[in-house]
Amino acid sequence: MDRDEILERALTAFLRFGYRKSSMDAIAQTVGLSRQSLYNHFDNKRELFRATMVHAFSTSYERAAAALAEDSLPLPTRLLEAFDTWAGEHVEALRASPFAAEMLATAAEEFSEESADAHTALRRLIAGVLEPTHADAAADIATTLTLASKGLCHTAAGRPEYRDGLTTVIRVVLGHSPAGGSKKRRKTS
Amino acid sequence: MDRDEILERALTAFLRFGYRKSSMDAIAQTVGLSRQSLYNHFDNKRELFRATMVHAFSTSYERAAAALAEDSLPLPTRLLEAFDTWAGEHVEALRASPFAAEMLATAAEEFSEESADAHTALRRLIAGVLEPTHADAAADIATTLTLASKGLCHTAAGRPEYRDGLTTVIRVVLGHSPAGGSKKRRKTS
DNA sequence: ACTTGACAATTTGGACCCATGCTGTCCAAT
DNA sequence: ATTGGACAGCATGGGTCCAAATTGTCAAGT
Repeated sequence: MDRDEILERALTAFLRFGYRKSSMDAIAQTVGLSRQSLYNHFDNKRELFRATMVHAFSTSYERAAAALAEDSLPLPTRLLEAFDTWAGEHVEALRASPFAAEMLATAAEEFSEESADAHTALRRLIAGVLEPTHADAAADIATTLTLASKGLCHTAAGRPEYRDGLTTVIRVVLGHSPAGGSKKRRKTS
Repeated sequence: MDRDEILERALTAFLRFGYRKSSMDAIAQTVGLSRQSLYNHFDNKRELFRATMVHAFSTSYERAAAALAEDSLPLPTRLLEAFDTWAGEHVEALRASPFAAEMLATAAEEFSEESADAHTALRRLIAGVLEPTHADAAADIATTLTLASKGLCHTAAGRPEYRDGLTTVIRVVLGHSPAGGSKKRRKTS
């Protein structure tokens, strides 16, 4: 079985029951392999988890990059989709299973370095896209966007709310973009 | 003894040992009253905690409002100081005591309504200040600022980093403000 | 490559008891 | 208004014990 495929299915297993409460037996069953085959591919549970997280970060990054590369779409839309594939699904996962929070927390404190690297990679990616149109403010705008996204992860009740909030943020930071979704609803609270 | 004074001292007690591990006895000792006097003022521990949090939110709000009202200072500076008094001290408290995190978490899940109210109050306050200079984008800018601030609370390692990040965000969302701290260092990562 | 079955060592979960500490309330006293 | 003492009821944490689960490894079989 393909390594990437294993890691993708392992992710769903970890998302269901978190890190601690996912036994290698249950993971193997979810993946569709025997427990020993898992040990054949990965030295131990911790290593499997790390590889799973790194792979998840990597694919999220690639999908975000793909969303940003859709030249036919306007920049705000591309940014929204990029962040949605990056973190929007996490927001949804947290609602789906209480153990997902444990998984993310474990990943954050166990592999904080890899996690931080992934975030800075995304920030640079965003900055690179912004470079042509927003000159030297690109890095600052990218920083603001990622910070607001993180804030939304702790605020939004669900994915629609995440996307809605992010739409507002993007509209603000891009500085009065003319051709945007001006019809979008906004908070009047 | 004055009610406000009790609540202020109770806050320091809660900040030291969190909610659960702060006994009414210890709180009374910190406040400078007997345990029974505390029960005279507040029905139970939960009520005392709620009042303490509400009071803390209230004073933070007032200080933020005061910072925003300093007409002599430029807008970016006023915003920075407002957010610093609002959340910057929380960031510092989290470094000072591990129990402070427990306190904030308890407050957030126990009195989520009051907490949300306080946040929307701050957002409206910010929006009101932005109204004259930034027309109808004021509400959106305020939303973006509060979201980025929350993101920084989960990202920044300390108060200086919080202020630094917020400076960047403010510069971005205010849309190329001419008279700002252009000499401030920025992330080149 | 993958599987099955088995293995020792370690971790974990639950059950239970017991001492301690805490809450919330009373009252007499100041 | 505030205090100290005293109280029942309840939650909490430590402690031990034991059964079950889990990890990581091995050998033999497809």
